[in-house]
Amino acid sequence: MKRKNYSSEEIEKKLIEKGVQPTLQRIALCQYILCVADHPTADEVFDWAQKNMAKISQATVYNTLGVLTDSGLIRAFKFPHTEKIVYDCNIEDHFHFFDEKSGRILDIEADSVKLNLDLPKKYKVNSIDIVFKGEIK
Amino acid sequence: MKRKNYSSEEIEKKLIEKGVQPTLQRIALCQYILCVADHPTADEVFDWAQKNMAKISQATVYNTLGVLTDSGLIRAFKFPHTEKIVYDCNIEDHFHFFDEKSGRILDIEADSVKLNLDLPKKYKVNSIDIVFKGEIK
DNA sequence: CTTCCTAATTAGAATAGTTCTAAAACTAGA
DNA sequence: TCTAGTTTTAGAACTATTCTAATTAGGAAG
Ligand SMILES: [Mn+2]
Ligand SMILES: [Mn+2]
Ligand SMILES: [Zn+2]
Ligand SMILES: [Zn+2]
Repeated sequence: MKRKNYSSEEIEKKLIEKGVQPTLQRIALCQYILCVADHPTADEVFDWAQKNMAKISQATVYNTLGVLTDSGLIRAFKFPHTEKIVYDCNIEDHFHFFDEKSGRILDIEADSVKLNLDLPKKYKVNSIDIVFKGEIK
Repeated sequence: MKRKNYSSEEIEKKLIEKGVQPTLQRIALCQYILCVADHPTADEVFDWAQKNMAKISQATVYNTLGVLTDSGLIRAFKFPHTEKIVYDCNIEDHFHFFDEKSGRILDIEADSVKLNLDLPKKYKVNSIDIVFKGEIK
C-alpha cells in the first residue's frame, strides 16, 4: 500500500468531500491512519493519539474510526487471528497476508490472485475475503 | 458436509481415539455437534444442551468445545461477519460461503476453488482462509 | 462579535463473548 | 475402597466495543 504524506489541508478536504466535519481530533487521527499506520487497531490508534496529540478520549477514537469507515475513507476488517477490528486505509478491493512470525498484515493486490470457481449456479457471490497465513522468508 | 448419525458408542470411541475422556457431557454435546448442528456457535450448543440434556453449565460447553477443538475432532473458525467463534465438524481443508440472506454458512470443498497466485517468492503460505459472501438464489 | 442550534467529544457505564478461578463432583486405577 | 488426578460448575474477571447522557465546540444568522 502506497503511503501518502497528506497535509492537514489535504486531509481536511478529503473529510469534507466525504461529508465528514473536519474537527481537530478527526484531522489528527487521519494523519496517523492515512499516512503512518499500517492496518492499525483501535487501541493502536488510541496509543498513538495519547503520545502525539492533546488529550483525547477512547470514545472519540472509536467514534472517529466508525465515522471514517462509514464515510468510505477507510475500511474495517475482521481477521481470523485476532478479536480486534483492523482498519485499513487501502479502500481498493484486496486480500491480506498474515505473517505469523511478526504478526504483520500485508496487502495482496486483487489481481495477483486468480480464482477459478466451480460453485453451484445458484450461489451468487457478492464479495470474497481471502487471508493467507504464513511467513516471510 | 455429510451428516453422520453416530451412536453414543461410536462417539465414545472417537473421543478415546483422540485421547479425550468420554464423559456424559462430552458425549451428549458431540451428538449435537457431530450429528445435528451446522457450524454452531457456543451459545447455540448451550441452547441445545439446555433443552436436550440434564443441567449443564455454560463453562462446560466452552470447555468441551475447547477440548474437542484441541483434540482435532472439530475445528474452530472466526468469520468476518460475526464476533462469535463458529465450530465445524468438517475437519477437512475447505472454504465457506456466507449466505447474507439467511445467515447460513455453507461449506465449499477445497477442490472447487482453483487458485493461481502471483505472490513474491519470499511469501511462504501455510494456510488460506476464504469466505465468499453472497446469496443463494 | 453574540446567539442559538446542532454536532462532536467525553467519562463512565453497559454489553457481548469468552476465559479464568477455585471449589465440588466424578473417575480410573491401585 | 482409597486416592490422585480430571472434569464440572457458578460466578468473577477480562477484552474489545458500544451506549448514555452530560459537556463542549463549531458554524451559520443576525
Ligand atoms: Mn493497507
Ligand atoms: Mn468481545
Ligand atoms: Zn489491507
Ligand atoms: Zn465448514
